[in-house]
Amino acid sequence: MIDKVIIAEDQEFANLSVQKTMDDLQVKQYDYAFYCDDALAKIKLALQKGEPYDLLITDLSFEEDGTPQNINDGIDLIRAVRAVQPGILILILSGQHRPADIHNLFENKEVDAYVRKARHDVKELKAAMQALSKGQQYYPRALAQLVKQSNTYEFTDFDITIIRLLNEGYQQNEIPAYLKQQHIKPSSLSSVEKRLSQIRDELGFSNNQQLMVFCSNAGLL
Amino acid sequence: MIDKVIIAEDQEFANLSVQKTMDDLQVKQYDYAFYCDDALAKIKLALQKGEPYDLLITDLSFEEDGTPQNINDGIDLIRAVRAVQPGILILILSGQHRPADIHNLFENKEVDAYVRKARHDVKELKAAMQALSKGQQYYPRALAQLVKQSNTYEFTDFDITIIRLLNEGYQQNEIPAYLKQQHIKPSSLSSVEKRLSQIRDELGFSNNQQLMVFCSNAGLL
DNA sequence: TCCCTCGATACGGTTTACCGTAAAAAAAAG
DNA sequence: CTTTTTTTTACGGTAAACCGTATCGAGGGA
Repeated sequence: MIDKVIIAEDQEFANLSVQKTMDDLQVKQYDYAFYCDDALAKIKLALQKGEPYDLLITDLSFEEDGTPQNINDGIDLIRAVRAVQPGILILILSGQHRPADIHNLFENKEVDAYVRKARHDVKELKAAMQALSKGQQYYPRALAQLVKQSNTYEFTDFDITIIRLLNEGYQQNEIPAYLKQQHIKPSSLSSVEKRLSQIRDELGFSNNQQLMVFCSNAGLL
Repeated sequence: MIDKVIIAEDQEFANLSVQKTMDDLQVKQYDYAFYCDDALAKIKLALQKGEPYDLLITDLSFEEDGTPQNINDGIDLIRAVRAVQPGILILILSGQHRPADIHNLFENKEVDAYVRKARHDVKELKAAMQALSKGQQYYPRALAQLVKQSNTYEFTDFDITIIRLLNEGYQQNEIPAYLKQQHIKPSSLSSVEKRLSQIRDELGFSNNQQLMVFCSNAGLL
């Protein structure tokens, strides 16, 4: 059973509603935090006391607001939490499409459930909680389609490197020098060109600009 | 006074919390909708009955979920509502930074208040409601800074048009034909090139890819 | 009316990106 | 160790983007 829950969510609106959902589901004890650091501290403290949380519900993107924080991102929080309490269940509650990110997190078994802030998110959260309490994952099938649609192409580290370089203002013929300097394996201009061409092809783009915007939206930059 | 409110927000979590805030503020009557079309219909009906809404609280981005809708975007909803009930107060409740969009909406007096879904959004919403009931606008000063930061460069309609075309896969030499067809004033390839070059220059970019990513992040696409 | 100014356009040259092919190198298979 | 396959690289031609300059044309002022 899921008796003890910690909610990490900076939007007060969402945080409140999740709390209310916990009430509805008769979760015995739940706490909440508006900052990643705060959530992590509570998880550590509970662990020390021998009363660990069963489940972390967290957003992916946290706003910076001037208060300096060590962790400012849901994915970083997840990794930090897994480091101190590997067995904790983790549910992502995210507003933005980040199919690529989500998919990776599931593939690496870093998370157990995903609920998108959208039309029927309350119902979704309840369904996810039920699945988790049965020991199942909760991975909406809509997401699988989305991953297929938007991420037919699997980006390699090499891809991401050159895309980042382009985004930093490098031109293609400057990239080989950089790659050689960093001892990255394929380093010829030809390889760079070929790779870009292939990616554009598979994603159906006619120029690099579209590709860059796509990568930007997918959170690769 | 603000006695009658309609909430257009597709995220159930946010929608519920806004309703709760209305309770807290002792708003006499409020309704809610998860779709733009539904919100507009309710506004029209209330108007016919002679009991119009005082305030529309709306998100900017609405998710498509298969149910076919006429309006699928907060900005379109705002314009449609203003067309039938020009005097209604409008408050935007948005999750994403869209400083450019928001700024424009205020400049054109299309909206009266803006609250960002973020750390203290409940408090913000209450403050905004109070300002509105006094006949004031609610434009967080943080936003003014953001607009300055992220929008040093003032994009013209022309700029946005060509940037959108590029993002759709047009190449530069195809753009003049499109511009002529749409009877847009400067339409030569030379003008397009010159404009892009100028923008890149002012923003310090060395290629169009960076520019596109920038515009994407600024919410111009 | 003429002249001036400014923006739009046309044009030419240069650079960069794009795309195919073939050679070379590396990895895998036998 | 040799052969086969795959990957990387080199090269060359074409197309697109980039950039400067010169011409054209509309609007404003004298």
